[in-house]
Amino acid sequence: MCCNKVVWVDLYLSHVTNRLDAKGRVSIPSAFRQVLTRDGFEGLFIVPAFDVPALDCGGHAMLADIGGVMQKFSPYTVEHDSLASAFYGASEILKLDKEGRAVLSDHMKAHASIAAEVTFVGQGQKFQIWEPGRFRAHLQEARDRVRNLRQQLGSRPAAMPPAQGARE
Amino acid sequence: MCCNKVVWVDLYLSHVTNRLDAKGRVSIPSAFRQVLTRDGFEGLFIVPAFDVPALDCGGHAMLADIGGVMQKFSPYTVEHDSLASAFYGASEILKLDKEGRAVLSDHMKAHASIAAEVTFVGQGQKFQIWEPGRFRAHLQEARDRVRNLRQQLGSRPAAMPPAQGARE
DNA sequence: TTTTTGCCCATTGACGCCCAAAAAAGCCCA
DNA sequence: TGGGCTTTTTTGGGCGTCAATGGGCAAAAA
Repeated sequence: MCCNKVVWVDLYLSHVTNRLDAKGRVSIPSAFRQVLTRDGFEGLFIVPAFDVPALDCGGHAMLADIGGVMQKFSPYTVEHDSLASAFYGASEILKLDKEGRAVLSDHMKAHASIAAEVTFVGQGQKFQIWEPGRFRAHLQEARDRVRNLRQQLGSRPAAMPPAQGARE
Repeated sequence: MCCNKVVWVDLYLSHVTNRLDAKGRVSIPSAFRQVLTRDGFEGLFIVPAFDVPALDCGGHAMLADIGGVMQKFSPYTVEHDSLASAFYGASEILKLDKEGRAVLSDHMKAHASIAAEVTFVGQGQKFQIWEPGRFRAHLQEARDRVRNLRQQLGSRPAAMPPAQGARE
């Protein structure tokens, strides 16, 4: 009764692996769809990640972040153009069917080496889509990296504003 | 019914490649036409891009951006005049047929080295038309450039592009 | 006339939309 | 605490619709 329909925060958390069907459709995890719904975004905004073979996904929150960066540059400048191409041009907006499934384009699948299954990974403001094997490897690296970070944390002067309600 | 008339954001997003037919017609991607319609522009405003072999296209939103750039210079100055020629003088307004197709002038095609196919690239307030091969190369460069930009942005005040779980 | 441009219809292939079954997760009660 | 029932979620497919494309004409230019 206490943890029933409760949605803690509007963050994408945890990870799930789903399969693509013969038509190339994948169910977006129910939990993520709920966050998307609350974000007010119909469909799914998706961009190839820059540094890793994964896809960054989200809704208005993610678009807002991008828009914020873009606004720092005037239209018709080289920087603006590059950002626009890299973010907007390389992006896609997927529709979700009634069951909450989406179809990834070949281009997106290629970027993440996706074949028959994908792993959805919560990242707070957005989530990522990975090829399961690659994600496992990536996760291992991330853990190692965090282990190192923790040692530095103690000696740092809390410079960042507290992330929304995130505890964990 | 659920995702039907859904209107995302009034931005040109994603990219698509279409072919020119024997008459030189190309379908403007449905998604872009929808944005144009909501923008209230009849036809398609198009200008050769300055720094790249591409064509900038859009409607009122794009014209407004151009106006913004021009306003930074006083009328009857050489700069203002040059901009006016480059933007307005070199521009064209294409009509779309009932199916949403347009015919590119030879001059435009030459500027972008367009032959049998073109890639439409969303850029937010406007979109670009590229020769597919050239766009792929351009996108690669743009992503590299953004990767560098992100490092600079990270040390700036305010927001960053969607944080990548790990920063390298 | 010859060429160009606007307009309409036909084809087809991808994708949106719906219905149904299988699988998993949650819930209740003994 | 374990088993069985209920409710979601994930998967499978069938099918109709719409966007992209190809041509046919006829009106307007050249």
